[in-house]
Amino acid sequence: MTSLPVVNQPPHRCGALVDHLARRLRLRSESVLAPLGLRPRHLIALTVLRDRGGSSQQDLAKTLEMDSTNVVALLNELESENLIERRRSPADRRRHLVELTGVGAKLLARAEFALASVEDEVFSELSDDQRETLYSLLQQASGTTETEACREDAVQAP
Amino acid sequence: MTSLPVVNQPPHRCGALVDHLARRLRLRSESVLAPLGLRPRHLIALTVLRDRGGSSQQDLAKTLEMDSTNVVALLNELESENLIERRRSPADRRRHLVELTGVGAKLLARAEFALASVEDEVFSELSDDQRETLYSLLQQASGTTETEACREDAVQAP
DNA sequence: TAGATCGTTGGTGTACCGCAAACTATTGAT
DNA sequence: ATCAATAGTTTGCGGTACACCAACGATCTA
Repeated sequence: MTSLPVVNQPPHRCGALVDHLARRLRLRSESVLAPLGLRPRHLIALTVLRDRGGSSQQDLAKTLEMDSTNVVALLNELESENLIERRRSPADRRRHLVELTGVGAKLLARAEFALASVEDEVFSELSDDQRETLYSLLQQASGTTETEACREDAVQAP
Repeated sequence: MTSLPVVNQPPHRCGALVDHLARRLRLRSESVLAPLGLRPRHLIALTVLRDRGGSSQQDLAKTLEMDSTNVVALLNELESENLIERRRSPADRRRHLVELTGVGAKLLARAEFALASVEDEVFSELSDDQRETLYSLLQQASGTTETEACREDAVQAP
């Protein structure tokens, strides 16, 4: 029969675990980030922007899988704090090129530093090596491998 | 000096990545789980219950890091579908021992099966080996290693 | 008996977020 | 030049998730 028992090797599902871990991280992160005027969602956006070095808002919405209207609101908050910058694309002046500012990069670094203790707590069961492994797996999975693209016209702006 | 420069090796922070991945998983999971009458939060609870084989509601709230009043609501939903069972602890009749029913275990398995495609998509960048590694890291991190405890009186119920 | 604990209910407030409609600025095609 | 399509923006609606508070009954402990 074609029907293999399926039960053979129940491939482990990470879904619930990721969700669970994310929740624990988020709960703790909120209180740590609050003094910096950031919320978890900001962190993700800033991280993505840093990792890919700029993006159109539409691309950002796609990456974050957020509704574009909410991306606008999110960016408004970040821009009002001078953490990001919206610049018109010279190639297509309808587009906004969103980039991290120096202030934004610095605050992101500070935030990550502040979050160290949170991660230490949540990932206390993991060794440094394991955390690094975890990081690279997550990085790879999230496709933020920064291979190419995202770069067509985000470079020159003298 | 005790003060190492700190800047030496910026240890990678998984926080934002976990959050990001969790979001992507959740978005896709919702539509897959809906036909089964489940939502992501249910999945986590069911998974925890299966992994530790029963728990008091208070312990559950602690594990899920949810407010206990919200746990009640969550369990109400699950119980009304006969996915879990509340039994009074013989040792302390104030306690409810929450356990997965056969129906619940079966539905959980079905849900996980249905979620396979979602995980395949979200983790498409990872090989099977890498996913297994990821799973064990997450499992370890979440402390669901089921070493001991949780067991004091959840065993006997003839 | 008194006080603490577990679960339960109900209500409040907040944050997140998708969706829809309407608008501007800009592009590209005719 | 005109017109449709696109990127971004604003406003508002609705729904979910969730923490927090107060109050209550049942039960355990002292």
